[in-house]
Amino acid sequence: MAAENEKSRLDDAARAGWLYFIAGHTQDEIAKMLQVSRASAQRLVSLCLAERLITFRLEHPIAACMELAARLKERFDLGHCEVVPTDLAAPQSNAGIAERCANLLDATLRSETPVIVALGTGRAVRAAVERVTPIDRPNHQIVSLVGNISADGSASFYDTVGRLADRTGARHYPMPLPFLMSSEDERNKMVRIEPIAKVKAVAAKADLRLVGIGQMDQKAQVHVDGFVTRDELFEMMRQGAIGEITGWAYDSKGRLLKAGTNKRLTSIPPEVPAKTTTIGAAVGAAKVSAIAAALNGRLINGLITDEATARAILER
Amino acid sequence: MAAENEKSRLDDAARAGWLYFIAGHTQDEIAKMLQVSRASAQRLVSLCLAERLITFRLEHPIAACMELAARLKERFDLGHCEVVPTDLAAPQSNAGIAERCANLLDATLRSETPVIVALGTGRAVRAAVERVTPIDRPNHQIVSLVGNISADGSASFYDTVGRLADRTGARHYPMPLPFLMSSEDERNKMVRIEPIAKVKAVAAKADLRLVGIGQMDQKAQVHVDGFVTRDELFEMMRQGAIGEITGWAYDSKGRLLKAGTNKRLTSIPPEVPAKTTTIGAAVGAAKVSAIAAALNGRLINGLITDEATARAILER
DNA sequence: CCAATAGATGAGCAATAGTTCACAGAGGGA
DNA sequence: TCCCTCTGTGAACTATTGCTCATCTATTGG
Repeated sequence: MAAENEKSRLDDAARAGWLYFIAGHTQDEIAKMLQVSRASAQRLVSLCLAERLITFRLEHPIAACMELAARLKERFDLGHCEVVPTDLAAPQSNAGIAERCANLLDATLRSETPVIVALGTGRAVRAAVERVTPIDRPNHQIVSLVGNISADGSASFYDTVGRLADRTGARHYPMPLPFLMSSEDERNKMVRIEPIAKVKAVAAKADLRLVGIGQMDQKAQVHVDGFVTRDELFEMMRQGAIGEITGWAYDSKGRLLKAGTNKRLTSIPPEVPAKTTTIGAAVGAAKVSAIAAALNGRLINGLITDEATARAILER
Repeated sequence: MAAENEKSRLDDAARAGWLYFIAGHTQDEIAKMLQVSRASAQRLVSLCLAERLITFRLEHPIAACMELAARLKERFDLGHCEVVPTDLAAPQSNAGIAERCANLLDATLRSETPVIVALGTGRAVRAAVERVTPIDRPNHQIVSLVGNISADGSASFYDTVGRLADRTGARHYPMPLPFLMSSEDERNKMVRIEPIAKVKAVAAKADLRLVGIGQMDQKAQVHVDGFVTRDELFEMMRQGAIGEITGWAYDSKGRLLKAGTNKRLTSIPPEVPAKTTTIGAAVGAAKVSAIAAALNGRLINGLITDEATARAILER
């Protein structure tokens, strides 16, 4: 076909696209105007799209978030990804992602058929649970991925499982163990006892795992909260630890370390690569490396973060 | 409703719009993603449009033309308006509009039910006729709005009616009169004689009138072609003539003059305001005033022009 | 000049989108 | 507190769009 006809076809496509998207006519009307069949009008509109004669511009902060989410999803092969606008007044605030996590939990728990939700550590997870809409789902199960007895023997501040169970009437399985045991042997013994094995079995069948992501630096949450000592933290950092999920420390490639606190950790180990829906939730410049490593190591297959963090992850 | 919810609704609208227009999901998919009913997803997409959160941009020269055409249509209440890209290599070229006029004629003549097409003067009209696709329509009628005997007594170069009849097999009604008679009385006598009255009657029932628009300046086509003398032209200009359609001169408000050559003109007078489809075809900076006046005076209710001319008309 | 072939076309059907309606819940005023 | 209004909702229906397939039409190569 001659170049002139080709051009004329594109002209028509542009005309059709204009009439369709900008003037808001139906394809039937356009067909009449351009003196072609409706099928052809439809093809012209398609062509206009295919040739990128027309572009869409979304003038809204959300647009950038959607774009970033799509790129993260593509780049790390994620099943789920949400990016919320960064709260400029409080850039490290997890309010935004907590709201989205709560939404995710709501959606999951709304199901009439029984579902199992497993929860990890993290302030965002905690905040999300607080925002979950109460709903009566006695057949659901909520299971903890981490020991909820803190170093001093009291039930941990992070009793997210109990809170979520309150709001849903679901059966819940807290993990009645300290975060760390005193030795690898003891850990191995404890995780074999009946109540713990049961928790592990339920967790293995979880439909959704929602976990926080912690960075391993001097301000590491596991240390701040008193779960690991300064020395233990530094030892892990020496071993290359850059982040942790449910206490499991991993290096910059997202490989779980086989040393230090990881040997005494009672938390249920992550599935690698993550196969069941495992959503990480975290924001903040300090966590960028940790999040990126977790994504690369496929410790998680979903992410909820904010715009600034998402951008930083992609720009690494 | 609280401002916060309002904002959140717009956020969702933006999300929905993004997913719909940019990611290309169906509203059903979006409904599932956003955890709302499909109907609500549709409302969000509508809202996104209504709030102008999303805009369309057509990256094609045609876009500007469509835009101009829409504005002209709106501003002058036109039934039909087409704007073609200006040929930068030949800005006064009427090739573009001739093609569109031909297309319009094709479309009109394609009809199986008999139609009557009336033709005026003008190079664009002439060129359009040459481009009409031959088609056999013996029941159509082609009628001339202007006398086709030029000053020297020969058949005019502008025998468009004959040409178009050749291509369609339609009956045709040339107007066997000189362009101008020698006096008003003579003109009034001539237009009453049977063959002329017949042409006039056919023309009155025309489904489409396609006319050129001439400017009344020193390069006026009616003068260049020898239909009016220099003195006659100047006299009309003194009377305020700014343009002419089928020889009928009008002033800057589009009012037909009741003086000079208009009194001796044999052309069928325009219907004012134009009620049957009357399309003016003209391009060029020199014609801008004439076209604008014709539009304002409602001597025409349709226009085919080019981008540069359209822009100039709107900017007056 | 003819056959092969790629691309275009329109009919008809399946999928998707838009609209209407009745209703439910939130919020505000008497 | 009660009622009213107003917004938002989903169901159901209708309109529009997208797609497939059989057919047709140009163009190119032999």
